[in-house]
Amino acid sequence: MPKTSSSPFTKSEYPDQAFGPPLIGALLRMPWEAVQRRMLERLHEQGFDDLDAAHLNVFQYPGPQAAKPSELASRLRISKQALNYLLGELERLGYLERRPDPDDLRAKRVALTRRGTSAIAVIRDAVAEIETEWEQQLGPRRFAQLRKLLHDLSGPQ
Amino acid sequence: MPKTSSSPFTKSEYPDQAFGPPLIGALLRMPWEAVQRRMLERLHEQGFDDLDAAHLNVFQYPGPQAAKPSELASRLRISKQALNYLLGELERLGYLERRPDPDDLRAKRVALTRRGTSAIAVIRDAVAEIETEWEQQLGPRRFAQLRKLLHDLSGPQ
DNA sequence: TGGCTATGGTCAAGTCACTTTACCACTAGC
DNA sequence: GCTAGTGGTAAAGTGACTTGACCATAGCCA
Repeated sequence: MPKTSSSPFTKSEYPDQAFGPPLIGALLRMPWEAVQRRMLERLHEQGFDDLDAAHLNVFQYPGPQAAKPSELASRLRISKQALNYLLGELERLGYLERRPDPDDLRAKRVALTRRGTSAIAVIRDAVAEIETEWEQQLGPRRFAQLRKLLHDLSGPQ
Repeated sequence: MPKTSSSPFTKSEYPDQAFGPPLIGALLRMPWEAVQRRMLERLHEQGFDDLDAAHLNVFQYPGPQAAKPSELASRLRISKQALNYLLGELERLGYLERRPDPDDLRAKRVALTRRGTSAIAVIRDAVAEIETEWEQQLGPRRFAQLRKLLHDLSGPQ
């Protein structure tokens, strides 16, 4: 089952038809999925081909650096066992380490390795890349508006 | 492991810290996840508690009605076997049926049942609800701008 | 027409990112 | 110093996926 990895998303896949126009749900989902695919694509191209979507969640903003596993788990809304499984993978692959928390003998803290930091840099570059494309598509002024609106949506509350 | 299902997303979870500001990736992801959670929440409240996030994917815009399974699979970027598994579940739960395609003896077509149509209505209502909240938060003019920008982002190309 | 490739779907087996349950180690509050 | 709460781990099970193999029909072109 080959993935026809063409452009991030195409109009033809989601036509406005008798169904009515896409709701805000779809309008958010489609570009977000495009970003996700781009991140994975660039990571795989640049030597981080042992990462997949599940690992990517751990690297999500604002990243796992110095976080406690249980804190990360609740941030990602998964059980701490599930998160610990992912951390184990990422540790085995050399992206991070789990170190004892000096202030709490029960706890651990995630420490990114150099490889982990590099992966995050690739992720950020991938997002920056797609931002540039969207900026060209919408024009700089409107793209800045979009970012501001999304920021204001997430910010308060 | 209780889910502390509070507000859709909170600033405190994703502070702007030394990490730099959130990129467009996070800014899209957070509200999209909020929409997802709201959809599931409303579905479960209103009697569709046998649906989960995986099933929800099948109902994604523009919905499975009259679609061929293989078409749906490529739209969702999963294998047709995986999609067929989900369709089997949804058929068993009474949300849809797989009927032979009159124009192609190999193919099938998805037909939503009344229950399936009701579920989609609940989903649309849930999204409309969160749209209203965001409209109040941003103001009607800015919310309209946001929708337009997202639409223009998805539309061309 | 007849054969060849492409397309749509299914069966079977395996994988892995999760969940639930149970438990241990340490912390913090009185 | 108890005791309730928090952080982490172990073990077992689940289900949404994958790959590989296969069959049936469609569509094309010699």
